[in-house]
Amino acid sequence: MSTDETQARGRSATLSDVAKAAGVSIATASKALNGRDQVRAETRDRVLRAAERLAFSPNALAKGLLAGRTGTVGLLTSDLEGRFSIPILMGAEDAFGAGKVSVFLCDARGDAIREQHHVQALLSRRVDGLIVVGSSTDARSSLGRDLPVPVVYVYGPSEDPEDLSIVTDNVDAGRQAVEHLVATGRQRIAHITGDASYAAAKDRAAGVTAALADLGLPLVGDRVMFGSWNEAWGRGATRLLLERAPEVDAIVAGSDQIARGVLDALHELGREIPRDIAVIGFDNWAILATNSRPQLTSVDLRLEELGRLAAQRLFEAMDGDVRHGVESLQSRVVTRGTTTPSN
Amino acid sequence: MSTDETQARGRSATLSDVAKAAGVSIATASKALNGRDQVRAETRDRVLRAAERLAFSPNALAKGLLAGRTGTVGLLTSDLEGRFSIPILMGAEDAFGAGKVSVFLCDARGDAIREQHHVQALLSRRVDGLIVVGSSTDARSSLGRDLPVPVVYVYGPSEDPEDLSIVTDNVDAGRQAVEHLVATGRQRIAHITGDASYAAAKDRAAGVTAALADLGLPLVGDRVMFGSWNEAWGRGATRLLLERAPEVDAIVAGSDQIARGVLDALHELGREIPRDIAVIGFDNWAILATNSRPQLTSVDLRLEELGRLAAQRLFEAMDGDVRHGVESLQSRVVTRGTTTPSN
DNA sequence: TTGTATGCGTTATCAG
DNA sequence: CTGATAACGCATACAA
Repeated sequence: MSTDETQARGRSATLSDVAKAAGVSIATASKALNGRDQVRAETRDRVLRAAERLAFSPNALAKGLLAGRTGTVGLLTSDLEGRFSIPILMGAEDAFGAGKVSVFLCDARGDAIREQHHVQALLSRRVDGLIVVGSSTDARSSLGRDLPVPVVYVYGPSEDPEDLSIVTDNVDAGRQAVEHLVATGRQRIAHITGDASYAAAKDRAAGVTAALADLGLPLVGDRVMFGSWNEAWGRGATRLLLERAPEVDAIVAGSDQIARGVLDALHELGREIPRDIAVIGFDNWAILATNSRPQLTSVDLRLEELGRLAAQRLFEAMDGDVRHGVESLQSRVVTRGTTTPSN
Repeated sequence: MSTDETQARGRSATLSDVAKAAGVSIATASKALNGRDQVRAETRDRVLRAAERLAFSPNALAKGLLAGRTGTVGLLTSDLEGRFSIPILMGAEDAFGAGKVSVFLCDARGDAIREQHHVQALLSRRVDGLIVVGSSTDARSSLGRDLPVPVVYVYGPSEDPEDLSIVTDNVDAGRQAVEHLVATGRQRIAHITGDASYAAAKDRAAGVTAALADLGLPLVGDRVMFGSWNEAWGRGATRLLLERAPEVDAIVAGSDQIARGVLDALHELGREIPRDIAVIGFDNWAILATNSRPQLTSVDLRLEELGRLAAQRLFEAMDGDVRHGVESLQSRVVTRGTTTPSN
């Protein structure tokens, strides 16, 4: 498609190339291309055609230099697996609207030095704002108050209450899990979850126990079973649980991974799901939840919505409307076969 | 940390601010900060201190505008789950070396229009090169030959042989799976894999059958069992297989997901792994492979290495050393409990 | 309606 | 050794 008339290999056409080709001045070309109304229709046409012909693409660097804004936002993550970051990224992109803003994703891999480095790289490229995705729901250290652009923390909040953080309400998520189980007819509920040192484990457990207390129901097994965030713990804990409290008719698993282990052990022990016992997880991680047998009911943390809201708040902050503190989003139960008979 | 002397909220310090603060000219400040040796040590110190004090961060836009290079590379993906892209991104970042180049990740979500849009956004931001990650190992349409920057295709090759593509050799991967099983004492091997319309399925199957033929071994079950890329198919196919060919002592599963289904069915059928039957998957996806029981042996496609090589080739192309065609990387078996007794 | 000139922040070239 | 000054590509106030 590129004719001999276009740029030499590697250099793209500039506004002045277009102006020359159209036989007008740079200023006129600029006006024509930007839809300014101080230009004759015929002239505009000529410029547009020339731009088309030369495959002209305005240099965003020059534009940004002039405007002070680059239409670029940095998304800083420490989430190696991309488990959280990708949905959040997608939500943010949606909110910014195609074409207006591009998102620059950097993975710090849990390394503070690498993170600092990426912040520098992003700032030097003059991003208009920063979204920081925590690697867990635990509070993380702030990037600081003296950054030249607004920052929004997502998933895991900043330790500094002066910063703005957008998180999922994990206590409520725990409540919702219980309420769903009760609504589908369960009364003898146990809770197997991950490492107690994680806020996600503690918060969801708090929600579970609070909801049970409100409903006047016991926590089967007497206490929350904290352990590790993997299938092996789900399996082991389930065996333990069924020995100690065979009457259990529902298990709240602290994550979909743990839930997979729970399901595995239940199959092995000959329990039929959901007839004998129901299971619900957290995260609604498709690859795990939709491949289990039966498919796994799970509390969706609405990561995309988190990203969308973060982008919106960032936009507002860039316009001077700065907020502080922690903003919580409610999660949502996605019902599948492990809690309701119809798969 | 920011004193009153620094910029008004939002505006970051410029080189001229630093120069003024240090009592020198802009030119001298620039030289001092860039380690040019035409500046007195004492002067350099003064400039450096001023820059430090003002939290000066050079404007990469201005730099890029002048230099024609931005130290930025676009990574275009269609991999919603981040399954392939994140490791490839990490490999590329490693190869580029911290600080020199930043990577801009965009997710086209399998939408051609969105992809075109992202390409435009990246080009207008004057990235120095583009890495395109395919959504499968099937060949994908080329971005075209008339782009102003070099492009490297990764994971899935470009349809245009004039482009440079870096891929994993899936035929060889299939061979390696068989060779590993045979090396660990198996002789009666079957192959359960995904959708036959995928190159990944076809290529790995070709490698499996070729390796078996070379070794004079039969393909148990008589033919490759093509199906879907999920656990349910792994379970169903395994039941079918054990009915038709109970003598099977090893299964090559076309992906880790399928392998999980295979393991599940084998447990249910009372087969002990790996004593009675061995299983090997592809992808070495940690979340699946390390959480199965026993842990899953899998063929690692070396995605990070793919990213690293892509970055290197892109660098070379940016320096004018342009290559064409498809470059293949060998995969590597990661041995775990499903093929060897010691878990 | 069109063109000229200025400046965004930086580096490089050339005078002093 | 240091300091003016000219680019880089674009948008805009202002002059014609």
